[in-house]
Amino acid sequence: MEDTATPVSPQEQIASPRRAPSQQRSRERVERMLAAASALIAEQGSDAMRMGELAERAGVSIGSLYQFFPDKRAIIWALAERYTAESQACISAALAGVGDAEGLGQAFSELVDIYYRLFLAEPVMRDIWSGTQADKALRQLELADSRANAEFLTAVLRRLRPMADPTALETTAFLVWQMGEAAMRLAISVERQEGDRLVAAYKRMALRELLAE
Amino acid sequence: MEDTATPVSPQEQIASPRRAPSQQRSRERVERMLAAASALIAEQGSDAMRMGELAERAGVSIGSLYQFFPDKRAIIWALAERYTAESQACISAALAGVGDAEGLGQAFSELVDIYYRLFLAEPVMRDIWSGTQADKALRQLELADSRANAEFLTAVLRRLRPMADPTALETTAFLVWQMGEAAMRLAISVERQEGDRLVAAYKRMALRELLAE
DNA sequence: TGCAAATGTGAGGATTACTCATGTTTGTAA
DNA sequence: TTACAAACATGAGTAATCCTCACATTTGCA
Repeated sequence: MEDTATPVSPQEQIASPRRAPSQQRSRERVERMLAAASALIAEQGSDAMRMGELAERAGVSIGSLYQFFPDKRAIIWALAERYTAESQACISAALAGVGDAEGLGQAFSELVDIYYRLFLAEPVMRDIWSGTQADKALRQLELADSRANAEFLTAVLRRLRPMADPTALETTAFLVWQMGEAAMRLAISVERQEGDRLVAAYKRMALRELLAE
Repeated sequence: MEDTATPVSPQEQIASPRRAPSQQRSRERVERMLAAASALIAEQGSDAMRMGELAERAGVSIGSLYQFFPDKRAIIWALAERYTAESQACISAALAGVGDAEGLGQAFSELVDIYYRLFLAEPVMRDIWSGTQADKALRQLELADSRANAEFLTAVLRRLRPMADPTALETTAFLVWQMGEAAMRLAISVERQEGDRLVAAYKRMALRELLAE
């Protein structure tokens, strides 16, 4: 059950929907399409990826691509959705057991490191989340994902500071999380050494905020 | 004297350079092009802006557009450059006189408010800085601008904490500034009320960091 | 076995950024 | 004033690309 119940519905005007593959054959072909897209994005970036090239690489015709994806962005979106699903599970696990301030510090610090390494190592992820600002649908997906992740953080904060205003905690968690994603994007677009410093600084800043009061 | 004649330095691989307008007539026409671009971006966003439409709106031919701008992105870049020049002056002025922690708190808080209002009110600025991630040249411009702005902050911090490690102060200032831009982008893409809360939370978080130690 | 639904195909339609051959205007030097 | 080179203006045409659609093939099932 990949498709989790997420109603990640067609957010904005994400072109007309397409048939979902119902036969074994077509399901495999869709997988090949996504794999090829992933490879091409890693090699050249999603902007430079051509639909013709993608079709060839996947061993299907142009028409087949559009049988299952309404447009080019939808393919990227599908890849993005997989990443978010994966990382949400990871984040949920990391934060679930946190019971005190020290535990939060430990877990959060590790989470940041994991994310940073992931960003450095995964060209596809980097490419996708870079284009995030320009594409309405992707931006919505990222916001939804970020809210979900922030929710795990909020839960921890509520446990640590039960008397605090819930809305304030939520705002803090969401902001800290978004700042983290921004810090990652920044860190990977400068020299490695400076990037490391920036990530470390973000970590301090975020923890100061999370553990404050 | 707008510095229109700028050789719009080719940042990355920003297509072949074009002639700079040297006659009065062409300088006026370039102004009309930029004004039309600004209007169209405000109305529909830079992605939806068509070169043909832009030419018509500016009262020039397609060819004339390309006489002075190597490509579509360069037009947006030119607009962006003006915004950065303007805002840098404003920021420099706001931070120049800061002498103590309280002054910094005051000045920084006002700066954030000004930026937030600007983002809310200026669709062109919003559009341009949204596409910032996707466009190499724009991203570089934004990073350079952000560094320059952060430098003003760094100067203040050095005055307040002369014993601190200069590199650390620089990193802090740059990070805080970039987080601010990210917070703005986030704030304007959610409900107004939540946006306000997020900006307020960012302000607290940034000040806590800037005034720490 | 027959047939409807699902799937596969790729030449061509539609859009759009950008070029270039050609014509016009401007500043200036004789 | 005139001549002329350089700057400027033009817009039909080119190239690149996403996506459609009419038609062919395959699959699951009664």
